[in-house]
Amino acid sequence: MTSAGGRPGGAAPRSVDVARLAGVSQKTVSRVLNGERYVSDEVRRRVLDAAGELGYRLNSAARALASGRTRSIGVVTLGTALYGPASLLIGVERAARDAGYALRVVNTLEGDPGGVVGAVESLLEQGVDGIVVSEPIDEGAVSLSVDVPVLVLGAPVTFGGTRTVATGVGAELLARTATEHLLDLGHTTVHHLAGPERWFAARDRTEGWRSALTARDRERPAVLVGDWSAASGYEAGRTLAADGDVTAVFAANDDMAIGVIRALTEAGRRVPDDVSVVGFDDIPVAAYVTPPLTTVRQPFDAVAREGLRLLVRAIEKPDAEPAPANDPPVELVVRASTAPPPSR
Amino acid sequence: MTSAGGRPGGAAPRSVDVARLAGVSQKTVSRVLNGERYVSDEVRRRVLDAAGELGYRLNSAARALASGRTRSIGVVTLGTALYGPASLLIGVERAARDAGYALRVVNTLEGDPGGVVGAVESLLEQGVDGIVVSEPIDEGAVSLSVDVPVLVLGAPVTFGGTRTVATGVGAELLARTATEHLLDLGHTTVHHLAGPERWFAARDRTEGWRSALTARDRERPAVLVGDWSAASGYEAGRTLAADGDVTAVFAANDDMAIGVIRALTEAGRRVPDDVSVVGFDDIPVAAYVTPPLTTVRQPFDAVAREGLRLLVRAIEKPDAEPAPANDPPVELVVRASTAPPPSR
DNA sequence: GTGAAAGCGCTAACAA
DNA sequence: TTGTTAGCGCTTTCAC
Repeated sequence: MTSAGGRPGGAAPRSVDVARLAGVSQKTVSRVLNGERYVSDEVRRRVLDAAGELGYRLNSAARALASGRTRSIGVVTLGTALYGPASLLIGVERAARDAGYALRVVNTLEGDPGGVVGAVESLLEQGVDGIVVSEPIDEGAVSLSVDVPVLVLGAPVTFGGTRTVATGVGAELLARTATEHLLDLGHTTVHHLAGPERWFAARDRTEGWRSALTARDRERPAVLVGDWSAASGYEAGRTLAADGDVTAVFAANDDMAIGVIRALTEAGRRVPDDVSVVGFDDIPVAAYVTPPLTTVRQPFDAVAREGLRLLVRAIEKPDAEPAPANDPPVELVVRASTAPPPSR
Repeated sequence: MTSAGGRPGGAAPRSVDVARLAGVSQKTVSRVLNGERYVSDEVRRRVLDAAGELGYRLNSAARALASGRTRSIGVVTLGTALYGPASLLIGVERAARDAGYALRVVNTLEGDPGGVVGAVESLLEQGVDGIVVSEPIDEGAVSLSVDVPVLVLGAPVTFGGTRTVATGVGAELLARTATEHLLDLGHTTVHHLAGPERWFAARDRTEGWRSALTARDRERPAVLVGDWSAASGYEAGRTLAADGDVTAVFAANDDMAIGVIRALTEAGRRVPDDVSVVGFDDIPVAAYVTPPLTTVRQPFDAVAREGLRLLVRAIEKPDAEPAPANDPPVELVVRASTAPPPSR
C-alpha cells in the first residue's frame, strides 16, 4: 500500500499531480515549493495541503537538471577514523545542512597516488556545487580544472581551481603555543615527534615547533616521524627514552603522545617528573589517560563552520570578493603530563 | 581558459558534442560510456578519444532523471567522532564505492527526536537508491513509508520499509565473550558500565553481559550507565571504586573503560591487581594506555562490507530473496587490564 | 498573481 | 552493430 493518493502503479507523485489536486498550474506548485513570492496565501495553502496529501517529494534530479545546481557539496576526506578528520567531517556536514546543502562524501585511501584528483573528479561528475578538500596530503602538483568553488581545509591553496578558498586550522600557532609551554616550564629544548611528512597538517605543526625554538634561540633536536598512530608513538618513545637528555617532547597528535608516554613509562622514565609530553588535538580520552595529557585543542567545529561559510559564499555570490577567514581560537589545555624539568 | 574544446560560452560539453566530434550518434556515446555491449572497438575508441579531448563528464542529474536511478546510497549516521560510528562510515563508503555507488551523508544530532526520520526523508528527496542507517538509537516507533531498500547496521529491523535488511554487529556475542573472559579468570561476578539506554548498541552489550552471568548462575550487580565518554566512565569508576566488592568491570566501550581505570587508579585501587577492566571496540590507543586495555575488537569493516553487499543486492535484484548475513568474527584481545581476582 | 511552453542532458524502447 | 524518437520532472522565460 503506497501512502495516500499517488499515481496508479505506485509511481511517486509529481508536481503536476499536486497541481491537479490543488487546482492550479504546475508552475504554481513549483513557486510555492521554492518559497518564491507572488503567491497568494490561499493558493499556497491549497498547494501545501495537496502535496501533503499525496506524500509528494521534490525530485532533486529533475531540479538539478533544469536549474544546473544540485544544492549539494562534495567532501574529499581521508578514509581514517582519526579524530581530527572525523571531527572536521562532522562539522562540515552540520554547517552544510544549516546552509541548505546536502553532502556527498568520497574518501581517499592513503597511499593511493592521485587519490584526491580521482575523488574530486568523481564529485564533479556527481554535479556538486562546491567541494571541500579536508586535510589533504601533498601529492605533488595537483592539476585539475575545477569549475566550482573549492574549500581546502588545512593545506595551502595549491588547488587548480579558479575559485579556491582555504582555511588553515591554525595548527602552526597551536604547535608554537604547545612548544612554548614546555619552554616556559624551564626545559632547555623540546623534542618533536611529527606526523607523516606528506601531510600538510604534520608540516604545520613541525613549523610551529621550529619557530618557537628558533625565536628563543634553542637547539633543535632531530625530528622523529610517526604515522599518527599510538603504535608509532610507542616506537618513537623507545628511541626518546634511550636518550637521557630528553626532558620534553611535543607529539603532533594525542595518539602518538599516548604511545610516547607508554614507552617512556616502560623504560622507567616518569612522566612528567623526568620527561614532559604535550599532545595535539585534545581527543576525548586525553583527560583520562595516565597521566592526564597536556595538549592543545583544535577548534574543529569552528574551522569547519568558518570554511563552509566562505565556500557557500563563493557558490552563491560568485562575484563577491573572497571574504577573509576569521582565525580560530587557540587553546592550550594544561593537565598533568607536563612539569618543570628535573633538577640536575 | 576552459580545458580543450568545450562549447562556446564555456558551457560544459554534452554527450551530443562528443557524438559530433566522434562522428557517431548521441546514443552510441551513451552506449560506450555505460559499457554496454554491441559497440565496435573502433567506434569505442573514437568516442573515448573525443570525450577525453573535450574533457567530457557525464551529467549525473540527467542520467538519474532519465533512468530513475542515481547510483548513490544515503547514509544516516550519528554526528559524533566516536570511533565506532566513524569506522562504520568509512567501511560503508569504501564498500559503496567498490560497488559503484556514491555516498550521501546525513548526520543526526543526538537528542533530536525524530532525527532519523527527518534524515531519511531528506535522503529520499535526494533520490538515493538505498539507505544505510548506522547504529540508530531507539526513537520509538519509526513509521515511514520508504520505497528503497534500507540497511540497518546494529539495530533490529524495525524500519517501516518494505525491504529492510539488517546486520547485527555481533555485539551481544562479543559482550558475552568479554564477560566470560573475566569469569574464566576466577571473578565471582562482573560489574557492567553500559552505554545510553536508548542505543541499541548499548542494549546488545548489556544483554551479552547478562546472558554470560545468567548462564553461570552468577549474581547480577546493578548496571551503571554512561554516555560512551571517558568522562562518564570516570564518574562511574568513582562509584565502583567505593565498593570494595568490585573486582571486575566490563565497560561498553573503550573510552569509558579508560575513564573507569583512571578513577580506580586515583582511588588507590590497582588495575588489574585489585580490579580487572575490559573495554569494547579496540580503539587504536587501547594497546598503549596504562595498563594496556583488554578489550573485544569490533570488525567494523567486515560488518560494513557485508551489510552493503546485502543492500546492493536488494537494490539490484529486488526479487531475489534476502541473502542471509554472514556473521562477523569475534575477537577478544587480552592485554594487561585483566587478571585473576585478588586472593582474599 | 498566475499560466503555457520550451528545454535541461541523458536513457529507454524500438527501428534499421 | 548503430540510429531515431520520446520522454524523465523539474525550472526558466515570457505572456497574460
